[in-house]
Amino acid sequence: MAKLTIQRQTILNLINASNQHWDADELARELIIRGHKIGIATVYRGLAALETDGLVNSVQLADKKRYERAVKKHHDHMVCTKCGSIEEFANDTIEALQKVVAHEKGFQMSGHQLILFGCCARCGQQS
Amino acid sequence: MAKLTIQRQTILNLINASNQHWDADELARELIIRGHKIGIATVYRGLAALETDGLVNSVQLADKKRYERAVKKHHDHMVCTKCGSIEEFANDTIEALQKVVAHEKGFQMSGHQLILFGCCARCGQQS
DNA sequence: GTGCGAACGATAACCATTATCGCTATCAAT
DNA sequence: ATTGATAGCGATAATGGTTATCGTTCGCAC
Ligand SMILES: [Mn+2]
Ligand SMILES: [Mn+2]
Ligand SMILES: [Zn+2]
Ligand SMILES: [Zn+2]
Repeated sequence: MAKLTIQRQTILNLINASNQHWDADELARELIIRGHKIGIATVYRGLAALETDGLVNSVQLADKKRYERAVKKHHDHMVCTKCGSIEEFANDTIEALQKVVAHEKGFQMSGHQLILFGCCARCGQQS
Repeated sequence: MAKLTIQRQTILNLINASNQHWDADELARELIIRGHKIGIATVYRGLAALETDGLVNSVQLADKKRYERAVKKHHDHMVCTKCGSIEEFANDTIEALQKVVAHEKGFQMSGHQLILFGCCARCGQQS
């Protein structure tokens, strides 16, 4: 359990008070705006520490990693390739089948990442 | 349909003759070894062009993109977090459920990416 | 042969992330 | 309270995969 410093608490509070999927830079900028002096390296280190301790979760997108509250139950993501918005979904059958597939191959699964790409409802209408 | 230059044919041949998941650098190095003079930028451009034309497929991993033959039927990947090896699997039910989920959310799915992380059979035994 | 457009190769730029390093905050032991 | 060890901070340099730039070259129509 790494130390929960002021800086890390501030990061955690911001994430927990929102429903977004933040990247490190967005978090740093928002914290600066709110008057919290914090270095970008500290944000990266803090996020890594918070994730290790299970206090935040992350989604690894193609270009960057995004962080979100850990208090939500497990879900995967749909990313709109037009507007970049992220929606969440959960499907127990998919989750179960992943474990089955892994087991069949003698693979000890420790995690997974499922991302659907496409056009969200908002963007799809106007195309 | 972009032009299939000598360089791109060489890249394509190498990928098609193998069963690996190559990154750009590995391809460039292997081509150089085999006596084909080719610039790294050309490899990147060539891979992008080949993928656009459906002649190769790619897997976006956390750090880098890897390319493989397009002649195989669709599958997803299991990545060993110890040795980095990549195994393939396919599950029609998972594929179908993804479409169902997307449709439920009014999401027009154009693609997806499913990666299982964990310990492969080889690495799992010795741990 | 000349001209044009696409692609090439070398290399600089980009950008998210990580490493470095001097400094500071924390805290236990004296 | 002072010391010393340790962890974290902040500024900034470095890293590494990828993309942009630019002058040159290739393929091909005229
Ligand atoms: Mn989420
Ligand atoms: Mn594959
Ligand atoms: Zn959208
Ligand atoms: Zn392995």
